Amino acid sequence: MTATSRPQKNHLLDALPQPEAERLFPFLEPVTLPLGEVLYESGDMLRHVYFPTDSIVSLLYMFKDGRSAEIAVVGNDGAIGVALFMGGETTTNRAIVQSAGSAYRLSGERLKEELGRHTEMLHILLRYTQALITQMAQTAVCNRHHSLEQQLCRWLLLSLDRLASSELTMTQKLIADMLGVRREGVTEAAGKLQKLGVITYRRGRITVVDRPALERLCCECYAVVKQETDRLLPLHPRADSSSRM
Amino acid sequence: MTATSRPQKNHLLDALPQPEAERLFPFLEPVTLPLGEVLYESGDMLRHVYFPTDSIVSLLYMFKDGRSAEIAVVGNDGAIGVALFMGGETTTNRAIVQSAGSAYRLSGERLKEELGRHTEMLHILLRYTQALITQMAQTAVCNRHHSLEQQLCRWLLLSLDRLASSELTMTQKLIADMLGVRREGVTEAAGKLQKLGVITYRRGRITVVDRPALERLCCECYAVVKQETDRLLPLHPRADSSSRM
DNA sequence: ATCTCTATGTACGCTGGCGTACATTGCGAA
DNA sequence: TTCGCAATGTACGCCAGCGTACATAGAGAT
Repeated sequence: MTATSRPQKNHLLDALPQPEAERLFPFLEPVTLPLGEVLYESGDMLRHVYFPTDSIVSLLYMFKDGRSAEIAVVGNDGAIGVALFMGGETTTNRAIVQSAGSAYRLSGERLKEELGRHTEMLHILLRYTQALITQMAQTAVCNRHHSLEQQLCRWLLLSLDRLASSELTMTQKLIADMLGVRREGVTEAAGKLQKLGVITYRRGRITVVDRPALERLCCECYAVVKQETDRLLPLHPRADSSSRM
Repeated sequence: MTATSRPQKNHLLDALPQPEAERLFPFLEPVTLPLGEVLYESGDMLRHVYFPTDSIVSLLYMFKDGRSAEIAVVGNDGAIGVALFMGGETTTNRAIVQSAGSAYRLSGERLKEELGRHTEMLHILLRYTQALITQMAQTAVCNRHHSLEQQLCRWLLLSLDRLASSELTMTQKLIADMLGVRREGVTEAAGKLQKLGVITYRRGRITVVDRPALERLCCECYAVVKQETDRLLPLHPRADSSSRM
């Protein structure tokens, strides 16, 4: 693995106009994020905004009794630490690395200085925040109405979109913690998907072999989030935008 | 009922510094919101931002099969239509009046003109948006882990905070639609709360008689949202801030 | 006063997911 | 190679909430 990838692999950084990119990129600090690393805890004062290039980060709420549930997932489509520019400085969530990889980070001070100039960066970050809101809203309603199996499909698709390959390095226990369900439930649902020929897996490794089938088995929640994210942040507004998937 | 109440009854408008308030208030249009009115549908181009003074508005996601689930609730603590200044112009939700009352609204053009000056209004709205994000996140995880009864308590407390009185005009069917559960389930949970002496109700009217008990029966989710909202938007930062409840 | 509609009460079987317990099986370390 | 641990498989009873059906009872209209 190369130590780091280009900042442009992150869609938000890629969307910056040339002058802003030239001004900001020198301040981007490349970091590698190992699986399980906690970028911040609930209540922590945020110090950086992270822009993943090929890593994936989960935003989790941790209950007092130790249980957890995922609120949203962020990859090269977005940024971690929106509370920094929303004005709160802290959040009630934990940000934990779900898929190891690299990212760039920008200090809060530098970010605010940039936003003080009221340039395109603010618009991009706000639009991304709205996409994040949509994802959180859909997570809420999906938790209410859809089956574990449907939610697993949604989760796999969300992860798949944020990875280069179709293989996820991920144990069923970890998925269970993200979804806030029993590990046994994930085992059962994953077994069913494997029997259907949609995925294959072995000890900590899941491969999606039939993505269209996965989308058919999934509830509408994935498509809603996907569509809204694409609308708010088209990858290459001036060129064709169908190349995302 | 007076036709409209003062704009300052809305916490966001109340938080504006004198010069901005004087500049903006002339453009505020008072509206009365009847129960069940839809301020906007999923996909609608937003035209106004609404600032409730004594009304309550629910943000709902409507499933294709007709079911629904609440994403967040907004009263005099906030504003409806954050997508306008986040840059999306539309959302995937429906905004529906849950408790009749009055509000002020501001046209999108006028709002953007104001925000173009980069004054306190933007900071207030962004901080409120973060509070809204917290509420949505907590809704998501509450949907995952807590019982119908606990969620009913949370819902009652959220509504109570946004009303002047301790009596809600609200049928069990409506509550069920908000929570995304069966009406019968709400009947059962409400009956239990009444037996415990926490609430009393009759045909479309619910009165909370023992709020502390309601808070004890509730899950942690209400307190998390309440605390974070108070932190992000203290009612009177310079004076005492314990007067909110 | 009666009627009608809507809100609320109750019951019953079903099922998804939970909690728990324990078996099996790969992978990495020694 | 073997050991040990972590990951996965399976089973069983339980229960909250669902879908459904129907009964009862207030509030407003005529």
